[in-house]
Order: sequence, then C-alpha cells, then structure tokens
Amino acid sequence: LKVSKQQSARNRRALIEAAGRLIRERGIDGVGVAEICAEAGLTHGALYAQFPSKEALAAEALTDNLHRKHEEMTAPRAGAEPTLGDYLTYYLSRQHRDNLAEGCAMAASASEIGRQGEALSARFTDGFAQLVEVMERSLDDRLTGADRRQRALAVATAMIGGVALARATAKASPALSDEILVALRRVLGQLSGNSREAAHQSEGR
Amino acid sequence: LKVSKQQSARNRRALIEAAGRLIRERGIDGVGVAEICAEAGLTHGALYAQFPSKEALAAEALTDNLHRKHEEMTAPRAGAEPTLGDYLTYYLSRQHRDNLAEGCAMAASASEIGRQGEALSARFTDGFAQLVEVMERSLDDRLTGADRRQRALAVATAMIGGVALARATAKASPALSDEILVALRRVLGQLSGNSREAAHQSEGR
DNA sequence: TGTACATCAGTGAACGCGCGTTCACTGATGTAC
DNA sequence: TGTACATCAGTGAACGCGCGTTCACTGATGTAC
Repeated sequence: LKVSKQQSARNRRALIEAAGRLIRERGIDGVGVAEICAEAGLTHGALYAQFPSKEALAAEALTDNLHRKHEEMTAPRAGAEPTLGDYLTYYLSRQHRDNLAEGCAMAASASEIGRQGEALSARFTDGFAQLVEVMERSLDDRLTGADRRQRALAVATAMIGGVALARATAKASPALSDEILVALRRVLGQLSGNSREAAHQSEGR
Repeated sequence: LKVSKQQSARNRRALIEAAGRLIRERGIDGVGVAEICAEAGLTHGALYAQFPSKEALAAEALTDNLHRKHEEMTAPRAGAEPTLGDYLTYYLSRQHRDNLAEGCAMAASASEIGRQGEALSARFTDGFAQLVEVMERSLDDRLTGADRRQRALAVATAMIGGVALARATAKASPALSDEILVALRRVLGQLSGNSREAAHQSEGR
C-alpha cells in the first residue's frame, strides 16, 4: 500500500532512530533488520524501500548520531561557549555511561568500527576529527601549535576510551567504573592549560 | 578416535590460540566455531569435548591473552624495571595498532565487552585493574595518594582508547591515526611525574 | 472541482545460508589383569 | 611383559533457528486531464 510522502519521511526517520538506538546498545551484529523495523513500526521488507542494505541504514544512523551529539555539545551553556570542563562533565558522566541508546556512537562502537565497511569507518573518522577540533577550541589560548593539537587529540581519545572502559567494567566492578570517570574528568581537566579551570576540576565534583 | 593426553592438551592450546587470534581480528560475533576449529586443525564438534560453549572458549582465550600481555609488558628491559615511557612506546606503536591478532585484547574489544556474558566482562575487568596497577607503579615516587591513582587510571584508559581509535581511523585517515599515537605517547608521558622522562617523551621519537 | 489511473512505499511469504550445539559413532590410548 | 577391553577425544551428519535480502502483490496517494 502506498503511503503519503510525509508518512514515508516519518517512517524513514523512525528507521534511522530505531537502528541507531539498537545498534548502539547491542552492536551492528547484535541486532537484526526484523527487530529494527519492528521497533520502527514496520515490517522487515520496508527497510529496502528506503535503504539499499542494512549497512547503509547503519551508516545513516551513525552520521545522524554524530551530528546530533556535535550540536548538543557545542550549544552555548548559559549564553557562553562551553569550556573543556563542561565537555568533560557532560561526556564523562554516569548518565552517559548508563545510556547506551542515546549516548555517543563513538564510545559505543570504537573497537568494532574498524571491522565494518568503509562507509561506516569514514563517517566515524569524520566525527572523531570534528570532536578533536571542538576540544582544541576549548583549550586555553596561550597553548599553541603542536602542543595544543596533541592535547586536543589526547583529550578526545581519552574521553571516548573513558566511556567505553567505564561501560566495560560497570557490571563486574561498579566502583572501578566510577573511578575511571572521576579520574578522567580531573586529569583531562588539567590539560586545558587554564589553571583556574584545572583547579575547578581538581575539586572533583 | 581417542587421542593421547599430550595431543589432546596440544589441541586445547591450538583452540585457545586460534580463538584468541580470530576473535581479536573480527570480534566474537564475527567468527564461527567452524572456522576457529578449522584454524586449530580440528572439526567443529571437537570444541565441545574441551569447552562447554563458544563463550567459554572465548573467555579462556581472553584470560590467556591478558596474562601473556601482562608478562610481556612487565618483563625487565635491559635488566631494569620498565618505565612509563617504555610502556607507552610499546603499547602506542604502529606495530601494535596494525597487529590485531597478536595485540592486546582490551584494545580489540573495549566497546563490545559490556554486551557479552559476565564471564567475559569479569575477566576483562580484572585485566584492566591489573594494567592500572602496573601503570601506577611506573609513576614517579613523589606522586602519592589519589593523584597517583587517578593518573594511572587516566593513562591506562587513554592507552587502550588510543589503540582502539588509531585502529578505527586507520583506513579512512592514516595520518590522523598516526597523529593519535604520537600525541598520546607525548601527552601521557608528561603525566609520569618524572620531568626527565617527560622531556624524553616530548622529543617525540 | 471531479474522475481515471499510474506510482511506489510497504507487506509478508520465501530464498539460501551459516550459525551454535547435539549426538551416534570411531578407534587409538591407557589401564587392569 | 603381554593381552583384553573400557575410556573418551575427535568425527561429521543433522538439529532448529535467525539472519539479510528478494519479490509478487496491495492499495492509498497524488497527478494528469
């Protein structure tokens, strides 16, 4: 049965969102197309009217998540540009760790993305490069050149690794998992080059 | 056909090693038991004479890898205890990034281990806690208490995240992938608390 | 504005395939005498 | 030391199952007149 263009667009959105949520929670290989389509309120055949394959849908879901997260992170906080401390508080939080479905896709898929097709790894790489740039802008203006860039790379990498490892250890040792988040907020905060902000993070809120 | 105890023990070893290699390369869901057994020179039924399930074999392979890596890392370098710089040079190398099969299982499975059974995540967590302790011992003696512990947690997390992200970005941007390794060696080296060593890392070898 | 009809998003049965696991069987090993 | 036989690691066919994808069909939409 044919459906209105509006409804068809809504269905496409529902597929992207269901795929994103389920893939972040269980991994690409951990969800089937039937389940994704059912979650979107459709039958499995409908996917192929919108996307050429499961992988194409996964790629679309990844891009969608990375765009959304980029906007969320860079949105002004109380009218001002977010600081590195704001980013760390947001990203390295228990809420983020415990919410696979709505969290950052990079933390959810870091170690498996290299095994997927080029479409997925190219989109992942773009998203990571963008995160590094956001981190670089948040560092103190007195830092320059290679040092500034390297700190931004280290912060971006450690944030993603931190959430991934906090999740990996959460079941077997909740205390260690929490410790990872606290330690990274503090140690990475000290890399901002801004001594006032570093002191703020050191208080360990 | 029955086989000598010696041969049976060798077959068990071959299964653990084949499983470890293939799972690190392609993920647990990316390899079948038939392929693991074929790689070990056996038929698929043989697995169940040695292990109750595929997951039990995967858990054994994970423990085996983490023990081996722990021994490799802590072995004295030229008669002396390895420094943090030695660990970073070893772990954050292009060789490690490019050798999934023989590399550290934590970097290969960080983001997917939380979705597996408890046997696997408990062993992963033990291995990570051990890595944190090794890192802690390599920091300068002047660092103490919570600061020392937090730096060790940050270093261990960023090392694993660094290799995972260097791999994730390697296909789409080899330059960015290399940059991650260099940046982490340098920035993490500066966390050792040993200014001589930090300067050494800063030269960016 | 009203009617006729081509379009095409979505349905659901069917495709071949590989998965993890089971099981009756084999036959060299290793033990009991 | 030599013989008889129970053991059990490994074989390979078979199990049910869910996977991603295809396809003939449906019928409301939206266009052409």
